[in-house]
Amino acid sequence: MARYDPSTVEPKWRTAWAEAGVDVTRPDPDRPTYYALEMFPYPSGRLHVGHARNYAMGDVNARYQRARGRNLLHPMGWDAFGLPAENAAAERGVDPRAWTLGNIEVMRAELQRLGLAIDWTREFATCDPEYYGLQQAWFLKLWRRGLAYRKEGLVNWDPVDMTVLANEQVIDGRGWRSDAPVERKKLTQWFLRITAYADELLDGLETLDHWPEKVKLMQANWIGRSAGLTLRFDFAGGAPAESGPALAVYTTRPDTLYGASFVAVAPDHPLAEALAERDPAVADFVRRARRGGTSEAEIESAEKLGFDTGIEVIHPFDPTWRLPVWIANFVLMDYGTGAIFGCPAHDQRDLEFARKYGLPVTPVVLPAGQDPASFAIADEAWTGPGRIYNSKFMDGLDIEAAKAAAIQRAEAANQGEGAIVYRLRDWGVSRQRGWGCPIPIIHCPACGIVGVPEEELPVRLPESLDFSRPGNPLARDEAWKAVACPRCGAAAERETDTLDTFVDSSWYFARFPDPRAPEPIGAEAARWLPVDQYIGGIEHAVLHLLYARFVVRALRDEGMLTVDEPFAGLFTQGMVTHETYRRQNGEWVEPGQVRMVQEGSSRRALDAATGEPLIIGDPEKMSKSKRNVVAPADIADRYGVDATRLFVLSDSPPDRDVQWTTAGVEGAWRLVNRIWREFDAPAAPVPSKDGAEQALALRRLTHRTIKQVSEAMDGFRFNSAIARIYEIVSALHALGPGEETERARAEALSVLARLIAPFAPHLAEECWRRIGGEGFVALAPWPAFDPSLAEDDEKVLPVQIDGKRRGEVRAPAGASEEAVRQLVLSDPEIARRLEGVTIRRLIVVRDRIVNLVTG
RNA sequence: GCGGGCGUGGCGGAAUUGGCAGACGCGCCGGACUCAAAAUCCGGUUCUGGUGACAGAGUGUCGGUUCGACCCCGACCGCCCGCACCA
Repeated sequence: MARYDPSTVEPKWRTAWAEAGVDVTRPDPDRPTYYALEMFPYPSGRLHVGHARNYAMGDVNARYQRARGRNLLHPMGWDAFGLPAENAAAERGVDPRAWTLGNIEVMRAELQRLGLAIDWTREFATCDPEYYGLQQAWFLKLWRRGLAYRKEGLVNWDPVDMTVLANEQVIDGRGWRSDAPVERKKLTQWFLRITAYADELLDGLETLDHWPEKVKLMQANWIGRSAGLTLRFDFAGGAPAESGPALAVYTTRPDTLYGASFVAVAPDHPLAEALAERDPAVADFVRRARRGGTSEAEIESAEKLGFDTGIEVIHPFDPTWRLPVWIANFVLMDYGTGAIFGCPAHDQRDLEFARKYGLPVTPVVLPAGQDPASFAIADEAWTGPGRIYNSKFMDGLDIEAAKAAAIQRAEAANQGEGAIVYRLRDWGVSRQRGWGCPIPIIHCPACGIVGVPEEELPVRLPESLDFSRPGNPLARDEAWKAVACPRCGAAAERETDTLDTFVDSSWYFARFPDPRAPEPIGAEAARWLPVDQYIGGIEHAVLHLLYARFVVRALRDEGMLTVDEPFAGLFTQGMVTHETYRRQNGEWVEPGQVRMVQEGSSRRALDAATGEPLIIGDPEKMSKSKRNVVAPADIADRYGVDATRLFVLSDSPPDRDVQWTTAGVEGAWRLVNRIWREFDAPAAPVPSKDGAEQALALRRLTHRTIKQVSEAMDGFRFNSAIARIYEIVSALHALGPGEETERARAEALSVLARLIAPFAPHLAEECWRRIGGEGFVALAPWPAFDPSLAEDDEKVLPVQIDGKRRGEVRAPAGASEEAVRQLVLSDPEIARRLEGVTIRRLIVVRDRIVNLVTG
């Protein structure tokens, strides 16, 4: 009996699969397609355990679906543009392209070592000129249709990464990569008009039945549709001429218009800017109001600041009513119209502002049970339900009816229109970076903005990029920039901004079906899209996953795609965490340098070299700074790839975090060996005297296991699937010898090899070969179960008396209520307990339970 | 503040139509094998009382619905996540 040696078995099978082309996808009209995809990695250098779990999970599902008869597409590529390459270039003087391609080599080998059923013939990287050239081609199409445009505006500036960020990339007022506080800057930038699809992106969420509710909710909130009224307040005097005759205000509470006490505009509002130009006091206020940060703490503590412009507007429903116009720091220019009307009684922010500046507070919504004569607002605005009062034509209406009435009145008087407003803003895609996809645009002094002609694509990056100085190397590469205008031939300049790398990842999945097609998305895409199952981290809930949904729609409207949604199914996997260890002085210590000591039921951590006691911290996401990173390659060296795969999937449900522990991997390693022993030299510790009975029991377990594992696989409950595998392995181990048992054993082993194949493909192949299985188990069909064996033909029914378990009876499966009743009442143990009590009810739940209710 | 999720043994977690709570793994305890250790194997392991058969309690807390609740309803407590001066 040979000990299972992954270091020889695993490479052997990977070579065999590669030589046979097992994982290469070929067209097969007889089988339904299945497109399995995991979010492609950024080639940072080495594979992380988090990657290993993500790809193992995707691979388990992909292999399972293939075994179930689907024609599988399971490709891999590289999200290869991005800042780490530039940072490496700046710090170590390496070429970002060489650095990236080198990392890809290393990581491809690491991924391949995981034994993933991936069709590597389709691989590409987003930094391949072929790929980004095609991206430039569709960018130009979008530009011609007005879906890509340039505008000047306030943008999020990351002072550390020295680039602009999209709103989705600002987390808590900080850059998503650099964690530096984001500044506001006025720049001319490229945008993609995602807002044109706001409605469709929101409504489309309802069609995504196989997406987590959480992600759909996050996207819905991010899009943030609200219905209200855009209302014009005519100026009564004092407004600059260029501001026009009226000020537009957006509100979702037109029912409270009679509670208005002021109008306020954002510091960036054109009116405020016009006033600032002629009045230094206004200019000074605007400067102060803009200074406030955007982080949580700053907003919470931010004081309401206002400046009374002296301008007055006329209330749209009452020509005699004048309202003052203020500039206020809490009004946002990029939501609605950048101007509000303040109703302090029913809006907390307006109330704080009114109290500070002595503006009137008039309630117009009366909560139920309040007396209109005495109801007053103190420190808290009333935002709940009630009846409208103090409001002329709306008096007596509820809030919803009053909103409708106000909108109707405003529209009839040509004072405004009902309007839908979104929180979502257009996607700023300009990045002042050198290692990215160049925006294929030429700036001509005569012709203005000119697109690069399609036949000149791709606009390639220069051969070498100089990152020795901060800032965008393209912007100072005069030779690269200089170009003749394609329209008039005059000397012109290339656009030096590159596209946000989230553009690169917003369509790569549509390229894999036809990865060498001359057009961006080849004809094969129609056969495979949408992706059946997409797997990745929750952190992309409103980034990548929203951008991809938008780009697919934009390309569809270009006639390049036929689907509305990129990903029919989505699964967000949890992180891999690890305990942290630190010295008394606070220094972090790597797990490899820690020796764990068990004392009874408590654990202590010691420095392996010095014996110094260490502080054990909570499990956290693996990070270099906390030094709690474990490299999957190191684990695979010790325990093999299959044990590594089994462990990352066995300990927690896939959508939850899993804590990496050495004990856990060792458990998976034990399982690998236990399985192998059953195939290699089945133990027979129990003398078999009841062979037929044992054989039947094993057959029942085998078929029940197929059923349960299949159900668990379908529901992505891989941890439960592995638990069922443990059970059948234990049963095999306890099986005695004999003719009948050996037949049952052969069946169980054949099933077991196929059930473990998605999780531990190398071990499964070796086992399959050992029992003389035909071909590769990787291509073997998933076992089917016999329903008559998967269900027991005799059930043990617990018998409860008044809800407490007091015994059990054995009844044939499906036994009638009457039959079970007879069994229960004739059971001596139950009868003994029922002496002297009356049975009020006897409830029989078929095949489940019996409950006796006594009086 | 708004929205959402989650609270089950020492630990990770099962219990996917309201029907035996704690599957499976880890850890721990005891035993076998061994000169010894590792590995492996066998048994035990929710808590309390009892040598034991057994009895009682038990899924964050309190209450409700039900013959029956980890599961449904209400209130509360705690933790996690997303958004956030969005009019």
